[in-house]
Amino acid sequence: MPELPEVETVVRELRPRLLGRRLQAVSVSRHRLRKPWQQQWAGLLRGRRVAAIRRRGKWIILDLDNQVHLVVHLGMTGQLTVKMSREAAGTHTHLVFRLDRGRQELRFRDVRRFGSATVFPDSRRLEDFFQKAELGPEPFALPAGYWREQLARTTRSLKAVLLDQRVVAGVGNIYADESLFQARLHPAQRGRDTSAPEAARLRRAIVQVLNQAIERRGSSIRDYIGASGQQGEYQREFRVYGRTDEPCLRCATPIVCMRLAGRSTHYCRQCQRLK
DNA sequence: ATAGGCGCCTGCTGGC
DNA sequence: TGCCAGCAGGCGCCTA
Repeated sequence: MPELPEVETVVRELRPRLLGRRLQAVSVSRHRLRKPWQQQWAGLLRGRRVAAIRRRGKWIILDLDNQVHLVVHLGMTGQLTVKMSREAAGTHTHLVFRLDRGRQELRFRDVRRFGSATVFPDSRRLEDFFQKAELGPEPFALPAGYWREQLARTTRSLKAVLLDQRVVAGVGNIYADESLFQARLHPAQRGRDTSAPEAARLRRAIVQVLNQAIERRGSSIRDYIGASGQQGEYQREFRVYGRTDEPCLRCATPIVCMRLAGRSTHYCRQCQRLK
C-alpha cells in the first residue's frame, strides 16, 4: 500500500492524536510480522511519552522520551490508527498500544503482514539501523548534482532507479509511474541515457507528484487509510497507474502496462518515448 | 552491477 | 455458480 504520501499522511494524522500522550500496555497477536515482536519491548514502551513523530522514506518513527524509539513500516497493507478502545478492532490487528488511561488506543493492523514494528532502546541503535538501511535522500531534498550522477552511473531503467530506496527514499510503484509520465520519460530508459534537462524534469516531477498526492492525503486503492481512518483521494488523479487501455489524458493513446523491474509499469507510449 | 526469480502473507478478481 | 491462477501499494535474499 503505502508510499511516501500515504506514510506522510499517517504521520501528520498521528501527531495531533498522539503527541504528549503516554503508551501503556501493549497487546500482541499470535501472528508474527516481518520482524517478530520482542517481549522486552513492552517494558521499554510502558509509560513513555510520545515526544515526536517523524517519517524517513516509508518508515514511521515515534520518538519517545528517554530516547526510546518505536519504528513502523506499513509494508503493503499496514494501517496505523488511533481509535476509541470501545470500537471493535478489525481482523488482522496485530499490535494494540493502550493510551493513557485506556480510553483510546494506537492500533497496527496489517492483513498481509509484510509490515514491521521495532523498538530501539536508545537513539544510537536507531541511527545504526538507518545507517545500515542506506536510505537515499528525501525526494524534497534531492540534490540536483547527486541525482544527475546517480542516473549517469547506471544502466538500470529509470523505473528501477526510482524504486531503489538507496537512491531516493519513499517512491514506490504508483508514484514512480506517475512521476515518469509527468516528466514524459519512458520507464525503461536507461539511467545513463538520461540528459541533464531530462534528469531535472524527472526530479521536479517527483516532487510535484508527491506533493499533490500528500495534498490529497495519499492514494487508497484497497487497504490504505490514514491514522484517522479516512481514505486518501489521489487515486482519482492517477494519469497512468492502473489505467491500462484507458486513453492517455494528454494524447488519448491507450495506456500500456508492462512488466519492468519486477513490477507492473504503466505509461503512454506516445508521450513517453524510448530513445 | 544488474536482472530476474522467489518468499513472505491474505484477499480479491477475472477468465474459464 | 464455482474454481483457481494471477495479481496487489514492499522488501530482502538468492542466482546467473
